[in-house]
Amino acid sequence: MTAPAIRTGRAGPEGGSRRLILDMAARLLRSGGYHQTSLREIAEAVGIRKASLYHHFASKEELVEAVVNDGVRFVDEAVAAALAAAAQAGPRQRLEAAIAAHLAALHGHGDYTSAAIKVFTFGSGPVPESVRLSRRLYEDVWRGLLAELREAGGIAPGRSPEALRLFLLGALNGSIDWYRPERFDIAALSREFAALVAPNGVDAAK
Amino acid sequence: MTAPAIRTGRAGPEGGSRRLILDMAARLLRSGGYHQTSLREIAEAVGIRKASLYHHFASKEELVEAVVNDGVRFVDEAVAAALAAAAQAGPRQRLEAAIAAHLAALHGHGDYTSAAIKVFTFGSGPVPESVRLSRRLYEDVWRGLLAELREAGGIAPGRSPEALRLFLLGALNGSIDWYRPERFDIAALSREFAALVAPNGVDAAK
DNA sequence: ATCCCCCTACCGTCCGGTAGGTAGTTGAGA
DNA sequence: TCTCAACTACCTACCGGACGGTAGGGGGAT
Repeated sequence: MTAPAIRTGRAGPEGGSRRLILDMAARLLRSGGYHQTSLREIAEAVGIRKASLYHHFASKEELVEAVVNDGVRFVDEAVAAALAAAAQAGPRQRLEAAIAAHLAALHGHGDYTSAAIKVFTFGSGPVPESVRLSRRLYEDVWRGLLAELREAGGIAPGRSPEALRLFLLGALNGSIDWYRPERFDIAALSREFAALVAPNGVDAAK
Repeated sequence: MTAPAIRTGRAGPEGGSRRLILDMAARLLRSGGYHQTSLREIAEAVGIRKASLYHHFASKEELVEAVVNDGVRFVDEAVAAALAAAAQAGPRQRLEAAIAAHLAALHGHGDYTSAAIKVFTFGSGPVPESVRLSRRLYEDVWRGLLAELREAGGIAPGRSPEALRLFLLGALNGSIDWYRPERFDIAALSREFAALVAPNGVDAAK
């Protein structure tokens, strides 16, 4: 046996019930945050009883932690993929691609990333170590991107790259509050945001 | 009788107990948000029983609404005062002064403004009408400021003023997450912020 | 005498979490 | 091939505690 997958007893021949729980939890966390979202709500959305959740997760905090880590992972992978696809472009276009990928992860179909932002931005409680780690790794992507842009001369000389990063991520995540798909276009927004960070078009480099 | 002030029975010769409740509520809301902050906590911080809060406010929502409205009012007044003091300056310096006033209101001694941001940013529940109104009025200050800057030629021609405003306010409020008084200087941050929005120094106008 | 401010005591509801049981599925051994 | 223990996934029922909110009383100031 090559252990094809984890077998399940009840939920169909496929064992996707953990993912289903995470999906519903992400949706509810996205719109309600940590304290407004109860395990009963999540269980009801999944179609099981609250106690059954404890078969998959040891506590509410562990469930939420799983959702949040997935959310950070998703946006991280999306941005990494966008940067890989734009490997040949200049740093300014790479910045714009990364911004677009971040916005798409926030406002696309998945609820994970926005749930992650909602739960741990303006954070109330202590942040779990695993979340802190994955967030820091994601921040490093932006640090690297801005350093690259700076070396290429795409940032005005006086600006602090760290302040720039904090501004940019804050503004990007703040879009949760005002972004509506019918009123804004992610590509156009990305162009606006990138133009703010790197005003002069430095993209001659191949 | 010229009605010098509201009289109180118990809380000293001055009737400041409503303000005290609001102060403590603001402090707790700032660090815990709406759902994590309980009326018992607030009452305990004030030094009274939970039921006594209902002598001053009809419900938790009404109490929070009062805190939030004060928070928006404070930052509004602070920014208006800063703009009045910089009435003779150019639009670029006026922008920087407004940014500094906003940051000072967020991170200064009062907890009201950060409580307001915390409660109604990434908002879960419906926003009361009074809060929506005062927030819209405050947003108009920035709309006017950016329009003024645009007319003076301080904004790059392609940029959308509305996107600029959303970016700026989002980045400003996001500073709640990372600002530490010992690590950042509000004046320096304001210069960074203003330089992003209006990169070229347009301030020749008197 | 009245009013203001705060009190004690209590309400129903919901919370996260636990105890213990019951089907369906699996794989090994006779 | 049949049996059976082990395991998985889920269930009902319950726990103590915290929540927002209410009822009604007391005591000091005017």
